Amino acid sequence: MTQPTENTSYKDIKQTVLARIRSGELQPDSLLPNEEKLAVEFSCTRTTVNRALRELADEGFLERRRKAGTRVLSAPQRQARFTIPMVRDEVEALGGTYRYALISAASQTAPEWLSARLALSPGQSVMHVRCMHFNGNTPFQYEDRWIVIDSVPQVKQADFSQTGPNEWLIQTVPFTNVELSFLASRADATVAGFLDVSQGEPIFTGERITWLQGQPVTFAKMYFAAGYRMTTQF
Amino acid sequence: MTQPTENTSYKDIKQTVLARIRSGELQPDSLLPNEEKLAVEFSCTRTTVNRALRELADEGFLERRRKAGTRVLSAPQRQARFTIPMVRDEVEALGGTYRYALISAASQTAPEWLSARLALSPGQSVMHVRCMHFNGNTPFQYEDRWIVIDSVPQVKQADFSQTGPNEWLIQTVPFTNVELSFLASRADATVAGFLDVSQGEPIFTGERITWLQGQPVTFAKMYFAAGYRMTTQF
DNA sequence: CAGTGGTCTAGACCACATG
DNA sequence: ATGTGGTCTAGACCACTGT
Repeated sequence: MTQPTENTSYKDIKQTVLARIRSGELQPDSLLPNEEKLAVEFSCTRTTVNRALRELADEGFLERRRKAGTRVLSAPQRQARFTIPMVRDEVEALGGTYRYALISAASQTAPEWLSARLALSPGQSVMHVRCMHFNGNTPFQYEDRWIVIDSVPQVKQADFSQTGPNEWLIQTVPFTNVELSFLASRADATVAGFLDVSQGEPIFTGERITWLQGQPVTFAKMYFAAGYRMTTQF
Repeated sequence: MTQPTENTSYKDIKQTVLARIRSGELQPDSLLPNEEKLAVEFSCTRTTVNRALRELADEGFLERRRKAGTRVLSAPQRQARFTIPMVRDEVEALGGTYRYALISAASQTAPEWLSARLALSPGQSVMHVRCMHFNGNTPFQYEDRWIVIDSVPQVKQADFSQTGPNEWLIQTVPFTNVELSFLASRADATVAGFLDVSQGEPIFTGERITWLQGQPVTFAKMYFAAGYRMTTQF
Protein backbone atom coordinates (compact mmCIF):
# COMPACT_ATOMS: atom_id res chain seq x y z
CA MET A 1 0.00 0.00 0.00
CA THR A 2 1.43 3.32 -0.94
CA GLN A 3 -1.91 4.95 -0.38
CA PRO A 4 -2.30 6.52 3.01
CA THR A 5 -6.03 6.08 2.67
CA GLU A 6 -7.77 3.80 0.25
CA ASN A 7 -9.75 6.63 -1.22
CA THR A 8 -9.27 7.81 -4.74
CA SER A 9 -7.56 11.16 -4.71
CA TYR A 10 -8.05 14.00 -7.13
CA LYS A 11 -4.43 13.50 -8.07
CA ASP A 12 -5.11 9.92 -9.13
CA ILE A 13 -7.92 11.14 -11.30
CA LYS A 14 -5.75 13.80 -12.87
CA GLN A 15 -3.09 11.25 -13.68
CA THR A 16 -5.56 8.78 -15.10
CA VAL A 17 -7.29 11.34 -17.27
CA LEU A 18 -3.97 12.68 -18.50
CA ALA A 19 -2.83 9.17 -19.31
CA ARG A 20 -6.01 8.60 -21.30
CA ILE A 21 -5.43 11.74 -23.26
CA ARG A 22 -1.86 10.76 -23.96
CA SER A 23 -2.73 7.22 -24.96
CA GLY A 24 -5.35 8.45 -27.37
CA GLU A 25 -8.13 6.79 -25.43
CA LEU A 26 -9.53 10.26 -25.05
CA GLN A 27 -9.37 11.91 -28.43
CA PRO A 28 -8.86 15.63 -28.89
CA ASP A 29 -12.17 17.49 -29.04
CA SER A 30 -13.99 14.56 -27.55
CA LEU A 31 -16.34 14.92 -24.66
CA LEU A 32 -15.60 13.41 -21.28
CA PRO A 33 -18.35 11.74 -19.28
CA ASN A 34 -19.94 14.20 -16.92
CA GLU A 35 -18.73 14.57 -13.37
CA GLU A 36 -21.37 12.36 -11.92
CA LYS A 37 -20.48 9.45 -14.17
CA LEU A 38 -16.79 9.87 -13.53
CA ALA A 39 -17.47 9.93 -9.83
CA VAL A 40 -19.11 6.53 -10.16
CA GLU A 41 -16.27 5.20 -12.27
CA PHE A 42 -13.64 6.35 -9.80
CA SER A 43 -15.87 5.55 -6.87
CA CYS A 44 -15.50 8.88 -5.24
CA THR A 45 -17.63 11.98 -4.89
CA ARG A 46 -18.33 14.49 -7.55
CA THR A 47 -16.42 17.06 -5.52
CA THR A 48 -13.23 15.10 -6.00
CA VAL A 49 -13.77 14.68 -9.72
CA ASN A 50 -14.54 18.35 -9.93
CA ARG A 51 -11.26 19.36 -8.42
CA ALA A 52 -9.30 17.08 -10.70
CA LEU A 53 -10.99 18.33 -13.85
CA ARG A 54 -10.89 21.95 -12.73
CA GLU A 55 -7.15 21.77 -12.28
CA LEU A 56 -6.64 20.04 -15.60
CA ALA A 57 -8.65 22.79 -17.24
CA ASP A 58 -6.55 25.35 -15.40
CA GLU A 59 -3.43 23.72 -16.73
CA GLY A 60 -4.72 23.98 -20.25
CA PHE A 61 -5.65 20.41 -21.10
CA LEU A 62 -9.42 20.60 -20.91
CA GLU A 63 -12.12 23.06 -21.64
CA ARG A 64 -15.16 23.08 -19.42
CA ARG A 65 -18.48 24.71 -20.06
CA ARG A 66 -21.72 24.39 -18.25
CA LYS A 67 -24.23 22.31 -20.04
CA ALA A 68 -21.76 21.71 -22.85
CA GLY A 69 -19.57 19.47 -20.74
CA THR A 70 -15.84 18.88 -20.56
CA ARG A 71 -13.83 18.58 -23.72
CA VAL A 72 -10.25 17.60 -24.49
CA LEU A 73 -8.49 20.56 -26.05
CA SER A 74 -7.19 19.63 -29.48
CA ALA A 75 -4.11 21.78 -29.12
CA PRO A 76 -3.31 21.75 -25.45
CA GLN A 77 -2.94 25.38 -24.46
CA ARG A 78 0.30 24.68 -22.74
CA GLN A 79 1.25 27.66 -20.73
CA ALA A 80 4.62 28.47 -19.40
CA ARG A 81 4.76 29.95 -15.99
CA PHE A 82 7.74 32.16 -15.49
CA THR A 83 8.39 33.18 -11.97
CA ILE A 84 9.44 36.77 -11.96
CA PRO A 85 12.04 36.90 -9.26
CA MET A 86 13.53 40.01 -7.82
CA VAL A 87 16.94 40.59 -9.27
CA ARG A 88 18.61 39.96 -5.94
CA ASP A 89 17.06 36.51 -5.69
CA GLU A 90 17.91 35.73 -9.28
CA VAL A 91 21.56 36.53 -8.78
CA GLU A 92 21.76 34.65 -5.52
CA ALA A 93 20.08 31.65 -7.08
CA LEU A 94 22.94 31.60 -9.55
CA GLY A 95 25.30 31.32 -6.63
CA GLY A 96 26.55 34.86 -7.07
CA THR A 97 26.79 37.82 -4.75
CA TYR A 98 24.28 40.51 -5.45
CA ARG A 99 25.39 44.10 -5.53
CA TYR A 100 23.30 47.15 -6.24
CA ALA A 101 24.38 50.57 -7.41
CA LEU A 102 22.35 53.68 -7.94
CA ILE A 103 23.24 55.69 -11.00
CA SER A 104 20.86 58.58 -10.75
CA ALA A 105 17.52 59.55 -9.25
CA ALA A 106 15.81 62.81 -10.06
CA SER A 107 12.31 64.12 -10.53
CA GLN A 108 11.29 65.86 -13.69
CA THR A 109 8.35 66.46 -15.93
CA ALA A 110 7.34 63.31 -17.73
CA PRO A 111 8.71 63.15 -21.27
CA GLU A 112 6.08 62.99 -23.95
CA TRP A 113 6.64 59.37 -24.91
CA LEU A 114 6.14 58.37 -21.29
CA SER A 115 3.00 60.47 -20.88
CA ALA A 116 1.61 58.81 -23.95
CA ARG A 117 2.59 55.35 -22.81
CA LEU A 118 1.08 55.69 -19.36
CA ALA A 119 -1.75 58.03 -20.27
CA LEU A 120 -0.49 60.78 -17.96
CA SER A 121 -1.80 64.31 -17.93
CA PRO A 122 0.56 66.69 -19.66
CA GLY A 123 3.19 67.99 -17.31
CA GLN A 124 2.86 65.38 -14.58
CA SER A 125 5.97 64.83 -12.53
CA VAL A 126 7.87 61.60 -12.48
CA MET A 127 10.91 60.31 -10.68
CA HIS A 128 13.52 58.94 -13.02
CA VAL A 129 15.73 56.31 -11.44
CA ARG A 130 18.55 54.47 -13.12
CA CYS A 131 20.51 51.77 -11.43
CA MET A 132 22.67 48.71 -11.90
CA HIS A 133 22.45 45.20 -10.55
CA PHE A 134 25.64 43.21 -10.39
CA ASN A 135 26.54 39.61 -9.95
CA GLY A 136 29.73 40.09 -8.00
CA ASN A 137 31.43 42.66 -10.15
CA THR A 138 29.86 41.52 -13.39
CA PRO A 139 27.02 43.65 -14.72
CA PHE A 140 23.82 41.69 -14.55
CA GLN A 141 21.05 44.14 -15.32
CA TYR A 142 20.70 47.81 -16.11
CA GLU A 143 17.40 49.24 -14.95
CA ASP A 144 15.82 52.43 -16.24
CA ARG A 145 12.68 53.27 -14.33
CA TRP A 146 10.10 56.04 -14.13
CA ILE A 147 7.80 56.41 -11.15
CA VAL A 148 4.67 58.55 -11.26
CA ILE A 149 4.93 60.84 -8.26
CA ASP A 150 1.21 61.60 -8.02
CA SER A 151 0.55 57.89 -7.68
CA VAL A 152 3.27 57.30 -5.10
CA PRO A 153 3.97 60.58 -3.32
CA GLN A 154 6.20 58.85 -0.76
CA VAL A 155 8.74 58.36 -3.50
CA LYS A 156 9.97 61.90 -2.89
CA GLN A 157 11.34 60.75 0.45
CA ALA A 158 12.59 57.40 -0.78
CA ASP A 159 16.27 56.67 -0.58
CA PHE A 160 17.44 54.61 -3.51
CA SER A 161 21.11 54.71 -2.65
CA GLN A 162 21.05 51.35 -0.88
CA THR A 163 17.92 49.65 -2.12
CA GLY A 164 16.68 49.35 -5.66
CA PRO A 165 13.42 51.02 -6.65
CA ASN A 166 11.85 47.69 -7.40
CA GLU A 167 12.32 46.37 -3.88
CA TRP A 168 11.12 49.69 -2.53
CA LEU A 169 8.02 49.71 -4.70
CA ILE A 170 7.10 46.16 -3.82
CA GLN A 171 7.22 46.99 -0.17
CA THR A 172 5.51 50.33 -0.52
CA VAL A 173 2.94 49.96 -3.22
CA PRO A 174 0.62 47.03 -3.19
CA PHE A 175 0.23 46.90 -6.93
CA THR A 176 -2.75 45.47 -8.60
CA ASN A 177 -2.00 45.15 -12.25
CA VAL A 178 1.11 44.48 -14.26
CA GLU A 179 1.88 44.34 -17.93
CA LEU A 180 5.11 42.60 -18.68
CA SER A 181 6.81 42.27 -22.05
CA PHE A 182 10.01 40.79 -23.27
CA LEU A 183 11.80 41.68 -26.46
CA ALA A 184 15.19 41.86 -28.07
CA SER A 185 16.65 45.32 -28.33
CA ARG A 186 19.91 46.77 -29.56
CA ALA A 187 22.39 48.19 -27.07
CA ASP A 188 22.73 51.94 -27.47
CA ALA A 189 25.75 53.77 -26.17
CA THR A 190 24.37 54.09 -22.65
CA VAL A 191 23.26 50.50 -22.26
CA ALA A 192 26.43 49.21 -23.86
CA GLY A 193 28.48 51.21 -21.43
CA PHE A 194 26.71 49.98 -18.35
CA LEU A 195 26.52 46.37 -19.40
CA ASP A 196 30.05 46.34 -20.77
CA VAL A 197 29.14 45.12 -24.23
CA SER A 198 29.66 46.54 -27.68
CA GLN A 199 27.21 49.03 -29.01
CA GLY A 200 24.60 47.34 -31.20
CA GLU A 201 24.78 44.10 -29.26
CA PRO A 202 21.42 42.26 -28.92
CA ILE A 203 20.05 42.79 -25.44
CA PHE A 204 17.32 40.74 -23.85
CA THR A 205 15.00 43.37 -22.50
CA GLY A 206 12.01 43.45 -20.20
CA GLU A 207 9.42 46.17 -19.99
CA ARG A 208 7.10 46.43 -17.09
CA ILE A 209 4.17 48.74 -16.47
CA THR A 210 2.39 48.69 -13.16
CA TRP A 211 -0.95 50.21 -12.24
CA LEU A 212 -2.52 50.68 -8.88
CA GLN A 213 -6.27 50.70 -9.14
CA GLY A 214 -6.18 52.12 -12.63
CA GLN A 215 -3.51 54.70 -11.82
CA PRO A 216 -0.17 54.22 -13.56
CA VAL A 217 2.57 53.71 -11.02
CA THR A 218 5.74 52.88 -12.83
CA PHE A 219 7.33 52.08 -16.14
CA ALA A 220 10.58 50.17 -16.12
CA LYS A 221 12.96 48.88 -18.72
CA MET A 222 15.33 46.15 -17.68
CA TYR A 223 18.32 45.41 -19.87
CA PHE A 224 19.97 42.09 -19.21
CA ALA A 225 23.61 41.37 -19.66
CA ALA A 226 24.79 39.48 -22.72
CA GLY A 227 23.94 35.82 -22.78
CA TYR A 228 20.94 36.10 -20.48
CA ARG A 229 18.17 33.56 -20.98
CA MET A 230 14.82 33.32 -19.37
CA THR A 231 14.05 29.67 -18.87
CA THR A 232 11.21 27.56 -17.61
CA GLN A 233 10.20 23.96 -17.58
CA PHE A 234 6.76 22.46 -17.71
CA MET B 1 -28.10 42.42 -3.46
CA THR B 2 -25.59 41.50 -6.01
CA GLN B 3 -25.04 38.14 -4.39
CA PRO B 4 -26.92 35.31 -6.02
CA THR B 5 -26.84 33.51 -2.70
CA GLU B 6 -26.16 35.08 0.64
CA ASN B 7 -23.23 32.79 1.28
CA THR B 8 -19.69 34.00 1.43
CA SER B 9 -17.83 32.75 -1.58
CA TYR B 10 -14.21 31.79 -1.77
CA LYS B 11 -13.81 34.68 -4.17
CA ASP B 12 -15.01 37.14 -1.55
CA ILE B 13 -12.46 35.75 0.86
CA LYS B 14 -9.70 36.03 -1.70
CA GLN B 15 -10.60 39.63 -2.36
CA THR B 16 -10.81 40.51 1.30
CA VAL B 17 -7.52 38.89 2.17
CA LEU B 18 -5.83 40.54 -0.78
CA ALA B 19 -7.23 43.88 0.25
CA ARG B 20 -5.87 43.37 3.74
CA ILE B 21 -2.46 42.63 2.37
CA ARG B 22 -2.59 45.68 0.19
CA SER B 23 -3.79 47.97 2.93
CA GLY B 24 -1.06 46.81 5.23
CA GLU B 25 -3.52 45.35 7.67
CA LEU B 26 -1.76 42.08 6.99
CA GLN B 27 1.94 42.74 7.16
CA PRO B 28 4.46 40.81 5.11
CA ASP B 29 5.73 37.77 6.95
CA SER B 30 2.86 37.92 9.38
CA LEU B 31 0.77 34.89 10.19
CA LEU B 32 -2.88 34.65 9.24
CA PRO B 33 -5.40 33.19 11.62
CA ASN B 34 -5.86 29.53 10.98
CA GLU B 35 -8.56 28.26 8.67
CA GLU B 36 -10.98 27.49 11.41
CA LYS B 37 -10.87 30.99 12.82
CA LEU B 38 -11.22 32.54 9.40
CA ALA B 39 -14.17 30.29 8.74
CA VAL B 40 -15.85 31.74 11.79
CA GLU B 41 -14.97 35.28 10.80
CA PHE B 42 -16.36 34.86 7.32
CA SER B 43 -19.17 32.67 8.58
CA CYS B 44 -18.55 29.90 6.14
CA THR B 45 -16.99 26.46 6.27
CA ARG B 46 -13.34 25.72 6.49
CA THR B 47 -13.55 24.15 3.04
CA THR B 48 -14.36 27.51 1.55
CA VAL B 49 -11.57 29.29 3.39
CA ASN B 50 -9.24 26.53 2.32
CA ARG B 51 -9.96 27.04 -1.33
CA ALA B 52 -9.46 30.78 -1.08
CA LEU B 53 -6.13 30.49 0.70
CA ARG B 54 -4.95 27.65 -1.47
CA GLU B 55 -5.50 29.72 -4.58
CA LEU B 56 -3.81 32.76 -3.10
CA ALA B 57 -0.84 30.58 -2.25
CA ASP B 58 -0.90 29.22 -5.79
CA GLU B 59 -0.83 32.74 -7.12
CA GLY B 60 2.20 33.52 -5.06
CA PHE B 61 0.84 35.74 -2.31
CA LEU B 62 0.88 33.35 0.60
CA GLU B 63 2.97 30.52 1.85
CA ARG B 64 1.26 27.69 3.63
CA ARG B 65 2.79 25.01 5.77
CA ARG B 66 1.20 22.48 8.00
CA LYS B 67 1.50 23.27 11.62
CA ALA B 68 3.37 26.46 10.78
CA GLY B 69 0.31 28.15 9.39
CA THR B 70 -0.27 30.61 6.57
CA ARG B 71 2.09 33.49 6.08
CA VAL B 72 2.07 36.58 3.88
CA LEU B 73 5.02 36.41 1.53
CA SER B 74 7.24 39.42 2.00
CA ALA B 75 8.14 39.58 -1.64
CA PRO B 76 5.11 38.31 -3.47
CA GLN B 77 6.40 35.67 -5.84
CA ARG B 78 4.52 37.15 -8.71
CA GLN B 79 4.59 34.80 -11.58
CA ALA B 80 3.82 35.59 -15.13
CA ARG B 81 1.96 33.04 -17.09
CA PHE B 82 2.68 33.14 -20.74
CA THR B 83 0.41 31.12 -22.89
CA ILE B 84 2.49 29.47 -25.54
CA PRO B 85 0.26 29.55 -28.55
CA MET B 86 0.86 27.78 -31.78
CA VAL B 87 2.17 30.17 -34.36
CA ARG B 88 -0.97 29.88 -36.44
CA ASP B 89 -3.13 30.99 -33.52
CA GLU B 90 -0.78 33.78 -32.66
CA VAL B 91 -0.90 35.21 -36.16
CA GLU B 92 -4.63 34.84 -36.41
CA ALA B 93 -5.08 36.53 -33.04
CA LEU B 94 -3.30 39.50 -34.54
CA GLY B 95 -5.95 39.60 -37.21
CA GLY B 96 -3.56 38.35 -39.85
CA THR B 97 -3.66 35.48 -42.28
CA TYR B 98 -1.35 32.65 -41.44
CA ARG B 99 0.77 31.12 -44.11
CA TYR B 100 3.26 28.31 -43.76
CA ALA B 101 6.18 27.42 -45.99
CA LEU B 102 8.56 24.52 -45.78
CA ILE B 103 12.16 25.33 -46.51
CA SER B 104 13.82 21.97 -46.14
CA ALA B 105 13.38 18.63 -44.44
CA ALA B 106 16.06 15.98 -44.45
CA SER B 107 17.39 13.31 -42.17
CA GLN B 108 21.03 13.19 -41.21
CA THR B 109 23.35 12.20 -38.44
CA ALA B 110 22.98 14.48 -35.48
CA PRO B 111 25.64 17.17 -35.37
CA GLU B 112 27.85 17.05 -32.32
CA TRP B 113 26.44 20.15 -30.63
CA LEU B 114 22.96 18.66 -30.87
CA SER B 115 24.06 15.28 -29.55
CA ALA B 116 25.61 17.03 -26.61
CA ARG B 117 22.59 19.20 -26.02
CA LEU B 118 20.10 16.36 -26.08
CA ALA B 119 22.38 13.67 -24.71
CA LEU B 120 22.06 11.54 -27.84
CA SER B 121 24.21 8.53 -28.58
CA PRO B 122 26.90 9.30 -31.14
CA GLY B 123 25.62 8.86 -34.65
CA GLN B 124 21.91 8.92 -33.92
CA SER B 125 19.76 10.10 -36.80
CA VAL B 126 17.70 13.22 -36.71
CA MET B 127 15.33 14.94 -39.07
CA HIS B 128 16.27 18.52 -39.73
CA VAL B 129 13.31 20.70 -40.66
CA ARG B 130 13.42 24.38 -41.46
CA CYS B 131 10.34 26.40 -42.19
CA MET B 132 8.77 29.82 -42.24
CA HIS B 133 5.63 31.19 -40.72
CA PHE B 134 4.12 34.25 -42.32
CA ASN B 135 1.59 36.84 -41.35
CA GLY B 136 0.12 37.46 -44.77
CA ASN B 137 3.28 37.94 -46.76
CA THR B 138 5.31 39.35 -43.89
CA PRO B 139 7.79 37.00 -42.28
CA PHE B 140 6.68 36.23 -38.75
CA GLN B 141 8.91 33.43 -37.54
CA TYR B 142 11.74 31.33 -38.88
CA GLU B 143 11.85 27.89 -37.31
CA ASP B 144 14.86 25.61 -37.25
CA ARG B 145 14.00 22.24 -35.78
CA TRP B 146 15.61 18.88 -35.15
CA ILE B 147 13.56 15.79 -34.45
CA VAL B 148 15.08 12.63 -32.98
CA ILE B 149 14.02 9.84 -35.30
CA ASP B 150 14.48 7.04 -32.78
CA SER B 151 12.05 8.80 -30.46
CA VAL B 152 9.46 9.48 -33.15
CA PRO B 153 9.95 6.94 -35.94
CA GLN B 154 6.76 8.07 -37.67
CA VAL B 155 8.53 11.26 -38.61
CA LYS B 156 10.06 9.46 -41.58
CA GLN B 157 6.63 9.32 -43.17
CA ALA B 158 5.54 12.78 -42.08
CA ASP B 159 4.76 15.34 -44.72
CA PHE B 160 5.82 18.80 -43.69
CA SER B 161 4.98 20.47 -46.95
CA GLN B 162 1.59 21.65 -45.79
CA THR B 163 1.76 21.49 -42.01
CA GLY B 164 4.49 22.70 -39.73
CA PRO B 165 6.46 20.22 -37.67
CA ASN B 166 5.16 21.77 -34.47
CA GLU B 167 1.53 21.09 -35.29
CA TRP B 168 2.48 17.62 -36.45
CA LEU B 169 4.39 16.87 -33.28
CA ILE B 170 1.64 18.12 -31.02
CA GLN B 171 -0.82 15.83 -32.72
CA THR B 172 1.54 12.89 -32.88
CA VAL B 173 3.55 12.97 -29.73
CA PRO B 174 1.81 13.65 -26.51
CA PHE B 175 4.82 15.23 -24.94
CA THR B 176 5.41 15.22 -21.29
CA ASN B 177 8.19 17.60 -20.56
CA VAL B 178 9.32 20.88 -22.06
CA GLU B 179 12.15 23.24 -21.42
CA LEU B 180 11.57 26.64 -22.92
CA SER B 181 13.98 29.53 -23.03
CA PHE B 182 13.93 33.00 -24.47
CA LEU B 183 16.91 35.10 -25.33
CA ALA B 184 18.12 37.82 -27.63
CA SER B 185 20.29 36.65 -30.47
CA ARG B 186 21.96 38.29 -33.43
CA ALA B 187 20.67 37.63 -36.93
CA ASP B 188 23.18 35.68 -38.97
CA ALA B 189 23.07 35.67 -42.74
CA THR B 190 20.50 32.87 -42.90
CA VAL B 191 18.13 34.26 -40.33
CA ALA B 192 18.47 37.77 -41.70
CA GLY B 193 17.59 36.51 -45.14
CA PHE B 194 14.48 34.66 -44.08
CA LEU B 195 13.20 37.36 -41.75
CA ASP B 196 14.06 40.16 -44.12
CA VAL B 197 16.19 42.13 -41.69
CA SER B 198 19.78 43.28 -41.74
CA GLN B 199 22.45 40.94 -40.60
CA GLY B 200 23.35 41.56 -36.97
CA GLU B 201 19.86 42.73 -36.06
CA PRO B 202 18.69 41.71 -32.57
CA ILE B 203 16.28 38.80 -32.83
CA PHE B 204 13.93 37.65 -30.11
CA THR B 205 14.54 33.94 -30.01
CA GLY B 206 12.92 30.97 -28.38
CA GLU B 207 14.50 27.60 -27.75
CA ARG B 208 12.45 24.61 -26.95
CA ILE B 209 13.48 21.12 -25.96
CA THR B 210 10.87 18.42 -25.56
CA TRP B 211 11.19 15.04 -23.94
CA LEU B 212 8.84 12.12 -23.98
CA GLN B 213 9.29 10.01 -20.90
CA GLY B 214 12.92 10.92 -20.60
CA GLN B 215 13.65 10.47 -24.29
CA PRO B 216 14.60 13.63 -26.17
CA VAL B 217 12.12 14.31 -28.92
CA THR B 218 12.93 17.63 -30.48
CA PHE B 219 15.04 20.73 -30.29
CA ALA B 220 13.72 23.85 -31.93
CA LYS B 221 14.92 27.37 -32.36
CA MET B 222 12.33 29.97 -33.21
CA TYR B 223 13.47 33.31 -34.54
CA PHE B 224 10.87 36.03 -34.40
CA ALA B 225 10.60 38.90 -36.82
CA ALA B 226 11.87 42.31 -35.83
CA GLY B 227 9.77 44.11 -33.28
CA TYR B 228 8.28 41.00 -31.75
CA ARG B 229 7.33 41.19 -28.09
CA MET B 230 6.08 38.55 -25.79
CA THR B 231 3.54 40.12 -23.49
CA THR B 232 1.43 39.12 -20.57
CA GLN B 233 -0.70 40.80 -17.96
CA PHE B 234 -1.32 39.77 -14.43
C1' DC C 1 2.76 15.64 21.02
C1' DA C 2 -0.37 18.78 19.24
C1' DG C 3 -1.75 22.26 15.87
C1' DT C 4 -2.23 23.24 11.22
C1' DG C 5 -3.32 22.49 6.56
C1' DG C 6 -4.77 18.68 2.98
C1' DT C 7 -8.29 16.11 1.37
C1' DC C 8 -12.47 13.33 1.12
C1' DT C 9 -17.57 12.34 1.72
C1' DA C 10 -22.52 13.08 1.09
C1' DG C 11 -25.62 16.01 -0.05
C1' DA C 12 -27.63 20.35 -1.69
C1' DC C 13 -28.83 24.45 -4.39
C1' DC C 14 -27.86 27.26 -8.11
C1' DA C 15 -25.94 29.60 -12.47
C1' DC C 16 -25.49 29.15 -16.92
C1' DA C 17 -25.68 27.84 -21.70
C1' DT C 18 -27.48 25.01 -25.02
C1' DG C 19 -31.05 22.72 -27.66
C1' DA D 1 -36.63 23.25 -20.32
C1' DT D 2 -32.90 20.73 -18.83
C1' DG D 3 -28.28 18.98 -18.26
C1' DT D 4 -23.87 20.34 -16.87
C1' DG D 5 -20.49 22.43 -14.14
C1' DG D 6 -19.77 25.79 -9.94
C1' DT D 7 -19.88 26.18 -5.33
C1' DC D 8 -21.19 25.67 -0.51
C1' DT D 9 -22.15 23.06 3.92
C1' DA D 10 -21.09 20.00 7.75
C1' DG D 11 -18.39 16.83 9.24
C1' DA D 12 -14.50 13.64 9.28
C1' DC D 13 -9.86 11.57 9.15
C1' DC D 14 -5.25 12.14 8.17
C1' DA D 15 -0.38 13.92 6.98
C1' DC D 16 2.98 16.70 8.08
C1' DT D 17 5.98 19.32 10.93
C1' DG D 18 7.36 22.45 14.56
C1' DT D 19 7.88 22.51 19.53
